[in-house]
Amino acid sequence: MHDIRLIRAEPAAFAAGLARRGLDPALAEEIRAADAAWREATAAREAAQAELNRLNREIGIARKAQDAAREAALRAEVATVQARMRGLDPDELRARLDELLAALPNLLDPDVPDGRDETGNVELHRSGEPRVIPGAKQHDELGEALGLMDFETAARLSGSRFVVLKGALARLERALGQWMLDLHTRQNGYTEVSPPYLVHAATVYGTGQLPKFEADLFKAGEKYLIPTAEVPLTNLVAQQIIPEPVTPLRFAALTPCFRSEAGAAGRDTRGMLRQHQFMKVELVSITRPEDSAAEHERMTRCAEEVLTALGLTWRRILLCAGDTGFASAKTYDLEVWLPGQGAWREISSCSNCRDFQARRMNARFKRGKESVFVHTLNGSGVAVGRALIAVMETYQNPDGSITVPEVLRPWMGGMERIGPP
RNA sequence: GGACAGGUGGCGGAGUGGUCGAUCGCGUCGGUCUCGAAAACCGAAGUACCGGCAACGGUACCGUGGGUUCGAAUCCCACCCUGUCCGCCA
Repeated sequence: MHDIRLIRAEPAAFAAGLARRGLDPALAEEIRAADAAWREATAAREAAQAELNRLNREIGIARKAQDAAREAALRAEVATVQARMRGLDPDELRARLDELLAALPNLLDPDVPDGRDETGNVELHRSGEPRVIPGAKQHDELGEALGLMDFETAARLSGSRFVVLKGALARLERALGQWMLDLHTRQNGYTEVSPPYLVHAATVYGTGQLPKFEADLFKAGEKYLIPTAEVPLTNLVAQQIIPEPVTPLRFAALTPCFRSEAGAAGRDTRGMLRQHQFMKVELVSITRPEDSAAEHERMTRCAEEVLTALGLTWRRILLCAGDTGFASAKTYDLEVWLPGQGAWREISSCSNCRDFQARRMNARFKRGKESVFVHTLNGSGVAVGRALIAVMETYQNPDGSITVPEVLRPWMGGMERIGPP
């Protein structure tokens, strides 16, 4: 959500920001007009209301004095003012303005390169080089051959885009999640959180998935299943005025994520790359405005640490204007090399949302007499389902078994290799 | 799910139709007193929005949304939330 006062003050800069996002700059004029209409109606109604308040007070006095003539005269005046007030509906005008504002994405950081789609993204650095493993198989082929990954049964239970993991692969998923969460909570200063997986609309609105992206969400009754733990974790400070976060508040959670993947029909239908349900470790930071840029770098390094420790090949991408998410001002994606698929795939996304989400959820801190909107950041640390894929494809052996990465063995009961049961 | 009881300012707690944004207490902040502190006393303090360079003025806010009324914290309706008991349950 944008500050309408900033838009008023800097309409040209705002229009330019919209253009970078590929939006029609005429939208800026539409917003300006909606704002002017609302303010005009507000001023008129408040003036009329002030008049009414004064008259009502006098009626009270007249009644006490038992002055019936005066009371009747005042009542007549009230009727006039009330007639004047009819037809003024600033609330409706404000709702229209808010609707326009709520649909606007965040303004982009100057660092963000121009570009319409992922081809405009910029690789910043990489760790390791893509390896070609002769005869490399994809994770689903490996998993099914091991008898530990079952898409057919999942489809029978739930439909497409679900999977049943068994035995050592089920355990590997659990090990990855536990290990990552332990890493961030024990070494990277994050506080472990176990949040609700069902939240109400206002919560999803706060992080920006609503109202624009309702189609991507699953709904249970009136509540929404979280598409990422970013939603409940960021909203921990919603509607709050917290003490000044001199050091950032850092939250981490391991949760399932639920996504309808409405726009992804026919994409990544094979394997468990794109599922309706997957596990993810999410990192969220709440900072002061002046700290968010540094925290963004730190958070991204925390995610990279996971990939490095797993011995995966990865690279950091700076997303361009067209690829940066709705709520984000600047996003780094981490992509991991999948030897089986022979492709880079996103495994983490770290975003600085600045005060965009904070405005939507009214999250502030006190600095002197001022209430200042916090900055919010979120990043995957990392997606467990995709980490599982990357580990399987990277550590596959010619006989179809999978070597367990060193760091995960303590979480695997010492298991070194996943073979057929 | 059922039955009661509640939701008022940072907290506690008054207020059942008219100068109520709201008595009072605690806590907070400033001052007097003190070598300093405590106590006591005096005083100040809510949030948001609109207009204004500002001083300041206006409006709204007593869980949320409607309604009745010239006028609602107060009356009516719906909803949400909390507590207690019962039922069910991991």
